[in-house]
Amino acid sequence: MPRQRPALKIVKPAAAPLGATERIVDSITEAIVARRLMPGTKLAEQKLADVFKVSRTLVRQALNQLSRDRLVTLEPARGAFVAMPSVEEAHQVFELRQMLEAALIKRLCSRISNRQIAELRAHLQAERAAVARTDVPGRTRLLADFHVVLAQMLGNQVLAQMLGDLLSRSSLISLMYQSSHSAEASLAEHVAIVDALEQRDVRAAVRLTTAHLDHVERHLRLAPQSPDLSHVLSPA
Amino acid sequence: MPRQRPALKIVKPAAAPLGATERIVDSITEAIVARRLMPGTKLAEQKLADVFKVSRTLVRQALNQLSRDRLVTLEPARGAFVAMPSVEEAHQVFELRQMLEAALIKRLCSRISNRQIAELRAHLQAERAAVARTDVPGRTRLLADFHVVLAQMLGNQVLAQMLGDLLSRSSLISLMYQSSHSAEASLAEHVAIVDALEQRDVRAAVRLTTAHLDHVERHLRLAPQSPDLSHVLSPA
DNA sequence: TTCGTGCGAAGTGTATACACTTTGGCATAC
DNA sequence: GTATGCCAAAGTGTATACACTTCGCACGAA
Repeated sequence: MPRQRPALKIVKPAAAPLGATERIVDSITEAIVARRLMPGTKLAEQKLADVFKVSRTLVRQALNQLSRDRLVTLEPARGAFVAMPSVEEAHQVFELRQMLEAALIKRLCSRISNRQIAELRAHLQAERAAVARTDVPGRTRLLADFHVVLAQMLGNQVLAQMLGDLLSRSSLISLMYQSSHSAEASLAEHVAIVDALEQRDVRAAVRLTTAHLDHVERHLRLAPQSPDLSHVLSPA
Repeated sequence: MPRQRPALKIVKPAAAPLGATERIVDSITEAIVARRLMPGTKLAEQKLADVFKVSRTLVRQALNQLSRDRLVTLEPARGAFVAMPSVEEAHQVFELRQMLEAALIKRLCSRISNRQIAELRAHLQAERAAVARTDVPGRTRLLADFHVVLAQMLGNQVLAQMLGDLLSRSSLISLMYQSSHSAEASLAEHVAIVDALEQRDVRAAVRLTTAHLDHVERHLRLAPQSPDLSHVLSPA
């Protein structure tokens, strides 16, 4: 007869079946993008381990991944810190976004469906709502997501992930070099881009996208901020 | 008087001052790009640890980084394998390269110096030599490097690294879907692109670049290969 | 007072230990 | 003869141990 499975083995080391270390990466990424973690903040391994109730091993894995995303920098034997992108790096990130997003819009414009236009309108509505209620973390997130949504509409996952990474870095950059570009202005520009997409006006859509990124970059300042605490981390 | 430093502490755990885990990542990446590791090959942690004379800890860190580069796939509780990019992923990588490289050439063409043209000529000469002596790993490497060199000439490190990642993935893709695009043809197309750059003919340069990538992608087949051994790893 | 010197605590880097999962083979039942 | 289930070996996932480095602070000399 079929034996019962060898009971008394339900301990806990395998109690992290769905994304153990990924959860940490996501939490920290989210905290950075939502501006609860300031550039330069030290991320001590043991403290994070305590917060997430895991060992340093998993925290280290997470920090390694984050450093590959350039969201944190690892200084040998000194520890991990929330990255402080240089002015040069900021320019390079925006230049790359210009290249990618212009090409993206160009391709998307000729194949976008009315269904997708509607999705974009819905997204803009969410942006508008967040701006209206001055929900700073929310609107920051939504304004960035707009660009990722565009990428996903092209159906290219590789592009979408890459652009997602660039947008996380952009968030950090905007935070460091305190952007004076208002959320309202960004929203208005997003609306204009969707309008152009709806009319399938490739030239206008590309021009507006380029101008939008240009505006965002031009409104950066050269005033870094001071570090902050670390108890701002609330998982998921 | 100044005390002597506390002798008898020179053991070895700190004997990896310059890129401990990075060395492993580079070795494996190089082995994949040079086609000594076939898609689907299992990368057992303990075996790699033995090869590189380190503990599994560092090997795991390396494998994590490689999985983020999409060069290896991590299957939970089963292990790490050299990635086997799907047909869909292959298309997406090439589409992204089209976007990036077209934009890259467009920008580079208007600002490239004669000095840089000379560098490109030198690179083409190296490619020619590798093709002539049928040095397969060498020519594969050089043909891919051509694109990275172009990116670096734009002075954008962020772009250069991203394109570098995409080219590693392209290597894997070419290997899986055995490309029938001859090295000679790629070389000839590279020459044509440099010619256009030299004449500062933006339109031609972009057209040639697009055509080049299109040719490479079109010559892919749908014939994956079988896995292989793992003793092919010779560090650095 | 001020600067250099030397501990000591805190934290990082690597290795190892141990629990769990997977897997292939062998024995057993049909 | 085929199929099913169990067991052991191999391998992965996480935690812990331990050596080393860094940084701060106290102490002492100029």
